[in-house]
Amino acid sequence: MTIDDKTEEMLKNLREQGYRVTPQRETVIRIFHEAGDKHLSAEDVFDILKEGSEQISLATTYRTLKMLVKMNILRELDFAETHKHYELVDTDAPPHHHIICLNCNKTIEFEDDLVNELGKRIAEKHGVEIVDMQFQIFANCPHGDDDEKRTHRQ
Amino acid sequence: MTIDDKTEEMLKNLREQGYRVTPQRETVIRIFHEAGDKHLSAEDVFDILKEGSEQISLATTYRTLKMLVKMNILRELDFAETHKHYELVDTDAPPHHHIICLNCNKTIEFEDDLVNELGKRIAEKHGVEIVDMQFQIFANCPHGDDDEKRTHRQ
DNA sequence: AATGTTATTGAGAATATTCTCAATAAGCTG
DNA sequence: CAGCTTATTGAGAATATTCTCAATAACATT
Repeated sequence: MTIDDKTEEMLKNLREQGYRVTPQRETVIRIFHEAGDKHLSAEDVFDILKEGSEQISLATTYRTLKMLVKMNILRELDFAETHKHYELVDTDAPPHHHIICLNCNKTIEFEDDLVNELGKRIAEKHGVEIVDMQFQIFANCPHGDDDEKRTHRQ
Repeated sequence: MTIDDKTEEMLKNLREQGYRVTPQRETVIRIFHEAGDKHLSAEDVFDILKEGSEQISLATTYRTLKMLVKMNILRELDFAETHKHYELVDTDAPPHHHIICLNCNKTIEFEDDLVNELGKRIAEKHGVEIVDMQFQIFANCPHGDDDEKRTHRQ
Protein backbone atom coordinates (compact mmCIF):
# COMPACT_ATOMS: atom_id res chain seq x y z
CA MET A 1 0.00 0.00 0.00
CA THR A 2 1.24 3.45 -0.85
CA ILE A 3 1.37 6.30 1.61
CA ASP A 4 -1.68 7.79 -0.05
CA ASP A 5 -3.62 4.58 0.34
CA LYS A 6 -2.74 4.25 3.98
CA THR A 7 -3.63 7.85 4.67
CA GLU A 8 -6.89 7.52 2.79
CA GLU A 9 -7.80 4.45 4.76
CA MET A 10 -7.26 6.19 8.05
CA LEU A 11 -9.31 9.16 6.96
CA LYS A 12 -12.15 6.84 6.03
CA ASN A 13 -11.85 5.44 9.50
CA LEU A 14 -12.17 8.88 11.01
CA ARG A 15 -15.26 9.63 8.95
CA GLU A 16 -16.87 6.37 10.00
CA GLN A 17 -16.29 7.23 13.63
CA GLY A 18 -18.12 10.48 13.16
CA TYR A 19 -15.08 12.72 13.04
CA ARG A 20 -14.79 15.25 10.27
CA VAL A 21 -12.04 14.91 7.74
CA THR A 22 -10.12 18.16 7.46
CA PRO A 23 -7.03 19.04 5.46
CA GLN A 24 -5.21 19.59 8.76
CA ARG A 25 -5.88 16.07 9.93
CA GLU A 26 -4.96 14.64 6.57
CA THR A 27 -1.68 16.51 6.61
CA VAL A 28 -0.69 15.32 10.06
CA ILE A 29 -1.45 11.71 9.25
CA ARG A 30 0.51 11.99 6.03
CA ILE A 31 3.51 13.42 7.87
CA PHE A 32 3.70 10.38 10.08
CA HIS A 33 3.47 8.04 7.12
CA GLU A 34 6.21 9.91 5.32
CA ALA A 35 8.36 9.81 8.44
CA GLY A 36 8.34 6.04 8.30
CA ASP A 37 8.81 4.38 11.63
CA LYS A 38 10.24 7.39 13.37
CA HIS A 39 8.53 8.81 16.40
CA LEU A 40 7.95 12.54 16.32
CA SER A 41 7.25 15.11 18.99
CA ALA A 42 4.56 17.73 18.59
CA GLU A 43 7.26 20.27 17.92
CA ASP A 44 8.80 18.01 15.27
CA VAL A 45 5.49 17.82 13.49
CA PHE A 46 5.00 21.55 13.72
CA ASP A 47 8.45 22.17 12.28
CA ILE A 48 7.80 19.89 9.32
CA LEU A 49 4.53 21.71 8.87
CA LYS A 50 6.27 25.08 8.77
CA GLU A 51 8.41 23.90 5.88
CA GLY A 52 5.54 22.59 3.81
CA SER A 53 2.72 24.42 2.11
CA GLU A 54 0.00 23.45 4.57
CA GLN A 55 0.10 25.75 7.57
CA ILE A 56 -1.46 24.45 10.74
CA SER A 57 -1.62 26.24 14.06
CA LEU A 58 0.28 24.82 16.99
CA ALA A 59 -2.91 24.33 18.95
CA THR A 60 -4.43 22.26 16.18
CA THR A 61 -1.26 20.25 15.90
CA TYR A 62 -1.50 19.26 19.54
CA ARG A 63 -5.24 18.69 19.27
CA THR A 64 -4.85 16.49 16.24
CA LEU A 65 -2.18 14.39 17.91
CA LYS A 66 -4.36 13.83 20.96
CA MET A 67 -7.29 12.95 18.76
CA LEU A 68 -5.29 10.48 16.70
CA VAL A 69 -4.21 8.81 19.92
CA LYS A 70 -7.84 8.41 20.91
CA MET A 71 -8.50 6.88 17.51
CA ASN A 72 -5.59 4.53 18.02
CA ILE A 73 -3.90 5.83 14.91
CA LEU A 74 -1.01 7.19 16.92
CA ARG A 75 0.60 5.91 20.08
CA GLU A 76 1.81 8.31 22.73
CA LEU A 77 5.26 7.60 24.09
CA ASP A 78 6.30 9.12 27.37
CA PHE A 79 9.89 8.45 28.19
CA ALA A 80 11.92 10.31 30.76
CA GLU A 81 12.15 13.35 28.53
CA THR A 82 10.79 16.82 28.61
CA HIS A 83 8.16 16.27 25.92
CA LYS A 84 6.10 13.46 24.50
CA HIS A 85 6.59 11.57 21.28
CA TYR A 86 4.12 9.99 18.93
CA GLU A 87 4.36 7.15 16.46
CA LEU A 88 2.03 5.43 14.03
CA VAL A 89 0.22 2.42 15.38
CA ASP A 90 0.82 -0.31 12.86
CA THR A 91 -2.14 -2.59 13.45
CA ASP A 92 -0.41 -5.39 11.57
CA ALA A 93 2.62 -5.21 13.81
CA PRO A 94 2.50 -6.51 17.35
CA PRO A 95 2.65 -3.95 20.15
CA HIS A 96 6.09 -3.25 21.50
CA HIS A 97 7.17 -2.48 25.01
CA HIS A 98 9.93 -0.59 26.74
CA ILE A 99 12.64 -0.88 29.31
CA ILE A 100 13.55 2.58 30.56
CA CYS A 101 16.79 3.21 32.43
CA LEU A 102 16.22 5.51 35.36
CA ASN A 103 19.84 6.56 35.36
CA CYS A 104 20.72 7.34 31.80
CA ASN A 105 17.23 7.68 30.32
CA LYS A 106 18.03 5.23 27.55
CA THR A 107 15.16 3.13 26.25
CA ILE A 108 15.23 -0.46 25.09
CA GLU A 109 12.35 -1.52 22.86
CA PHE A 110 11.17 -5.10 22.84
CA GLU A 111 8.36 -7.32 21.66
CA ASP A 112 6.99 -10.20 23.65
CA ASP A 113 4.15 -12.49 22.69
CA LEU A 114 3.58 -13.60 26.25
CA VAL A 115 3.04 -10.03 27.32
CA ASN A 116 0.64 -9.47 24.45
CA GLU A 117 -1.33 -12.61 25.24
CA LEU A 118 -1.49 -11.71 28.89
CA GLY A 119 -2.69 -8.22 28.05
CA LYS A 120 -5.49 -9.56 25.89
CA ARG A 121 -6.60 -11.97 28.56
CA ILE A 122 -6.62 -9.31 31.25
CA ALA A 123 -8.67 -7.01 29.05
CA GLU A 124 -11.18 -9.79 28.44
CA LYS A 125 -11.44 -10.57 32.10
CA HIS A 126 -12.29 -6.94 32.77
CA GLY A 127 -14.78 -6.82 29.94
CA VAL A 128 -13.09 -4.05 27.97
CA GLU A 129 -12.23 -3.91 24.30
CA ILE A 130 -8.44 -3.69 24.09
CA VAL A 131 -7.00 -1.14 21.73
CA ASP A 132 -3.33 -1.01 22.58
CA MET A 133 -0.98 -1.90 25.36
CA GLN A 134 2.43 -1.01 26.64
CA PHE A 135 4.54 -2.70 29.23
CA GLN A 136 7.00 -0.31 30.85
CA ILE A 137 9.88 -1.70 32.86
CA PHE A 138 11.84 0.83 34.85
CA ALA A 139 15.32 -0.32 35.60
CA ASN A 140 18.96 0.55 35.97
CA CYS A 141 21.13 -0.60 33.15
CA PRO A 142 24.50 -2.06 34.26
CA HIS A 143 26.68 0.61 32.63
CA GLY A 144 27.80 3.76 34.48
CA ASP A 145 25.82 3.03 37.59
CA ASP A 146 28.27 4.98 39.71
CA ASP A 147 29.93 7.69 37.69
CA GLU A 148 26.76 8.78 36.01
CA LYS A 149 24.84 9.13 39.18
CA ARG A 150 27.30 11.64 40.50
CA THR A 151 27.51 13.73 37.39
CA HIS A 152 23.91 13.79 36.29
CA ARG A 153 22.68 15.69 39.28
CA GLN A 154 20.14 18.47 38.95
CA MET B 1 6.29 1.65 61.42
CA THR B 2 5.16 5.19 62.05
CA ILE B 3 5.16 7.90 59.44
CA ASP B 4 8.25 9.36 61.03
CA ASP B 5 10.07 6.05 60.83
CA LYS B 6 9.19 5.55 57.21
CA THR B 7 10.23 9.07 56.33
CA GLU B 8 13.48 8.71 58.25
CA GLU B 9 14.28 5.50 56.47
CA MET B 10 13.83 7.06 53.07
CA LEU B 11 15.99 10.01 54.01
CA LYS B 12 18.72 7.63 55.09
CA ASN B 13 18.39 6.06 51.71
CA LEU B 14 18.87 9.40 50.02
CA ARG B 15 21.97 10.14 52.06
CA GLU B 16 23.44 6.77 51.21
CA GLN B 17 22.95 7.45 47.53
CA GLY B 18 24.91 10.65 47.85
CA TYR B 19 21.96 13.01 47.80
CA ARG B 20 21.73 15.71 50.43
CA VAL B 21 18.95 15.62 52.93
CA THR B 22 17.15 18.94 52.99
CA PRO B 23 14.07 20.05 54.91
CA GLN B 24 12.31 20.49 51.56
CA ARG B 25 12.86 16.87 50.62
CA GLU B 26 11.87 15.68 54.05
CA THR B 27 8.66 17.68 53.88
CA VAL B 28 7.64 16.33 50.50
CA ILE B 29 8.26 12.75 51.52
CA ARG B 30 6.29 13.29 54.71
CA ILE B 31 3.36 14.73 52.77
CA PHE B 32 3.06 11.58 50.74
CA HIS B 33 3.18 9.41 53.81
CA GLU B 34 0.54 11.50 55.51
CA ALA B 35 -1.62 11.32 52.40
CA GLY B 36 -1.77 7.57 52.77
CA ASP B 37 -2.30 5.73 49.52
CA LYS B 38 -3.60 8.70 47.60
CA HIS B 39 -1.82 9.86 44.51
CA LEU B 40 -1.07 13.56 44.38
CA SER B 41 -0.26 15.94 41.57
CA ALA B 42 2.55 18.46 41.83
CA GLU B 43 -0.05 21.14 42.34
CA ASP B 44 -1.70 19.11 45.12
CA VAL B 45 1.61 18.88 46.92
CA PHE B 46 2.24 22.56 46.47
CA ASP B 47 -1.20 23.42 47.86
CA ILE B 48 -0.65 21.29 50.94
CA LEU B 49 2.70 23.00 51.30
CA LYS B 50 1.09 26.43 51.19
CA GLU B 51 -1.13 25.51 54.13
CA GLY B 52 1.68 24.19 56.28
CA SER B 53 4.56 25.98 57.90
CA GLU B 54 7.25 24.78 55.48
CA GLN B 55 7.24 26.91 52.40
CA ILE B 56 8.77 25.37 49.30
CA SER B 57 9.03 26.95 45.90
CA LEU B 58 7.10 25.45 43.03
CA ALA B 59 10.28 24.72 41.13
CA THR B 60 11.70 22.76 44.03
CA THR B 61 8.44 20.89 44.39
CA TYR B 62 8.68 19.69 40.81
CA ARG B 63 12.38 18.97 41.13
CA THR B 64 11.88 16.96 44.27
CA LEU B 65 9.14 14.89 42.71
CA LYS B 66 11.33 14.07 39.73
CA MET B 67 14.19 13.21 42.00
CA LEU B 68 12.09 10.93 44.17
CA VAL B 69 10.94 9.13 41.05
CA LYS B 70 14.55 8.49 40.09
CA MET B 71 15.14 7.18 43.59
CA ASN B 72 12.14 4.90 43.19
CA ILE B 73 10.50 6.45 46.22
CA LEU B 74 7.66 7.82 44.13
CA ARG B 75 5.99 6.43 41.05
CA GLU B 76 4.90 8.73 38.24
CA LEU B 77 1.41 8.09 36.93
CA ASP B 78 0.45 9.46 33.56
CA PHE B 79 -3.17 8.89 32.77
CA ALA B 80 -5.12 10.67 30.08
CA GLU B 81 -5.21 13.83 32.11
CA THR B 82 -3.71 17.23 31.86
CA HIS B 83 -1.12 16.73 34.57
CA LYS B 84 0.83 13.94 36.17
CA HIS B 85 0.26 12.25 39.49
CA TYR B 86 2.68 10.72 41.94
CA GLU B 87 2.29 8.04 44.55
CA LEU B 88 4.53 6.36 47.09
CA VAL B 89 6.20 3.20 45.92
CA ASP B 90 5.46 0.66 48.59
CA THR B 91 8.28 -1.81 48.13
CA ASP B 92 6.39 -4.37 50.19
CA ALA B 93 3.36 -4.19 47.95
CA PRO B 94 3.39 -5.72 44.50
CA PRO B 95 3.38 -3.33 41.54
CA HIS B 96 -0.02 -2.52 40.16
CA HIS B 97 -1.05 -1.90 36.60
CA HIS B 98 -3.70 0.03 34.76
CA ILE B 99 -6.44 -0.27 32.22
CA ILE B 100 -7.15 3.15 30.77
CA CYS B 101 -10.36 3.85 28.86
CA LEU B 102 -9.65 5.94 25.78
CA ASN B 103 -13.20 7.18 25.73
CA CYS B 104 -14.05 8.22 29.23
CA ASN B 105 -10.53 8.45 30.70
CA LYS B 106 -11.46 6.21 33.61
CA THR B 107 -8.74 4.04 35.03
CA ILE B 108 -9.01 0.52 36.42
CA GLU B 109 -6.19 -0.54 38.70
CA PHE B 110 -5.21 -4.17 38.93
CA GLU B 111 -2.52 -6.46 40.23
CA ASP B 112 -1.33 -9.52 38.42
CA ASP B 113 1.38 -11.92 39.52
CA LEU B 114 1.86 -13.28 36.04
CA VAL B 115 2.61 -9.82 34.76
CA ASN B 116 5.06 -9.21 37.60
CA GLU B 117 6.83 -12.49 36.99
CA LEU B 118 7.04 -11.83 33.29
CA GLY B 119 8.45 -8.36 33.93
CA LYS B 120 11.16 -9.74 36.17
CA ARG B 121 12.12 -12.37 33.66
CA ILE B 122 12.29 -9.87 30.81
CA ALA B 123 14.48 -7.55 32.88
CA GLU B 124 16.81 -10.44 33.65
CA LYS B 125 17.01 -11.44 30.04
CA HIS B 126 18.11 -7.92 29.15
CA GLY B 127 20.58 -7.79 31.99
CA VAL B 128 19.07 -4.80 33.77
CA GLU B 129 18.24 -4.38 37.43
CA ILE B 130 14.47 -3.93 37.61
CA VAL B 131 13.19 -1.16 39.83
CA ASP B 132 9.53 -0.87 38.97
CA MET B 133 7.12 -1.81 36.23
CA GLN B 134 3.76 -0.81 34.91
CA PHE B 135 1.54 -2.52 32.41
CA GLN B 136 -0.79 -0.11 30.66
CA ILE B 137 -3.72 -1.45 28.73
CA PHE B 138 -5.53 1.07 26.58
CA ALA B 139 -9.08 0.06 25.88
CA ASN B 140 -12.66 1.11 25.46
CA CYS B 141 -14.89 0.26 28.35
CA PRO B 142 -18.34 -1.02 27.33
CA HIS B 143 -20.35 1.82 28.84
CA GLY B 144 -21.38 4.92 26.84
CA ASP B 145 -19.51 3.88 23.77
CA ASP B 146 -21.89 5.85 21.58
CA ASP B 147 -23.31 8.76 23.49
CA GLU B 148 -20.04 9.77 25.02
CA LYS B 149 -18.16 9.81 21.81
CA ARG B 150 -20.48 12.40 20.35
CA THR B 151 -20.53 14.69 23.31
CA HIS B 152 -16.94 14.56 24.45
CA ARG B 153 -15.53 16.02 21.29
CA GLN B 154 -12.81 18.62 21.35
C1' DA C 1 32.93 25.01 65.74
C1' DA C 2 34.98 27.35 61.33
C1' DT C 3 35.98 26.64 56.42
C1' DG C 4 35.60 24.94 51.76
C1' DT C 5 33.24 22.53 48.18
C1' DT C 6 29.38 21.86 45.67
C1' DA C 7 24.50 20.23 45.59
C1' DT C 8 20.25 22.52 46.27
C1' DT C 9 17.07 26.29 46.52
C1' DG C 10 14.15 30.29 44.98
C1' DA C 11 12.59 33.53 41.57
C1' DG C 12 11.51 34.27 37.35
C1' DA C 13 12.28 33.26 32.40
C1' DA C 14 11.57 29.69 29.05
C1' DT C 15 9.21 25.71 27.24
C1' DA C 16 5.49 22.40 26.65
C1' DT C 17 0.69 21.74 26.47
C1' DT C 18 -4.14 22.82 27.01
C1' DC C 19 -8.05 25.89 26.99
C1' DT C 20 -11.33 29.78 25.43
C1' DC C 21 -14.07 31.75 22.16
C1' DA C 22 -15.31 33.81 17.94
C1' DA C 23 -14.91 32.69 12.99
C1' DT C 24 -14.90 29.05 9.64
C1' DA C 25 -15.87 25.00 7.15
C1' DA C 26 -17.55 19.70 6.95
C1' DG C 27 -21.07 17.09 6.09
C1' DC C 28 -26.17 16.52 6.31
C1' DT C 29 -30.70 17.70 4.38
C1' DG C 30 -33.82 19.41 1.12
C1' DC D 1 -26.28 23.55 -4.95
C1' DA D 2 -27.97 26.51 -0.83
C1' DG D 3 -28.77 26.45 3.85
C1' DC D 4 -28.25 24.54 8.53
C1' DT D 5 -25.98 22.51 12.31
C1' DT D 6 -22.16 21.87 14.80
C1' DA D 7 -17.31 20.10 14.88
C1' DT D 8 -13.05 22.22 14.00
C1' DT D 9 -9.73 25.85 13.49
C1' DG D 10 -6.63 29.81 14.78
C1' DA D 11 -4.91 33.16 17.97
C1' DG D 12 -3.77 34.12 22.15
C1' DA D 13 -4.54 33.45 27.16
C1' DA D 14 -3.98 30.07 30.73
C1' DT D 15 -1.72 26.04 32.75
C1' DA D 16 1.83 22.67 33.50
C1' DT D 17 6.59 21.84 33.76
C1' DT D 18 11.46 22.69 33.16
C1' DC D 19 15.48 25.60 33.02
C1' DT D 20 18.92 29.43 34.39
C1' DC D 21 21.70 31.52 37.57
C1' DA D 22 22.97 33.78 41.69
C1' DA D 23 22.45 32.98 46.68
C1' DT D 24 22.24 29.55 50.23
C1' DA D 25 22.93 25.58 52.95
C1' DA D 26 24.63 20.35 53.50
C1' DC D 27 28.16 17.82 54.40
C1' DA D 28 33.15 16.65 54.68
C1' DT D 29 37.38 18.19 56.65
C1' DT D 30 40.10 20.44 59.70
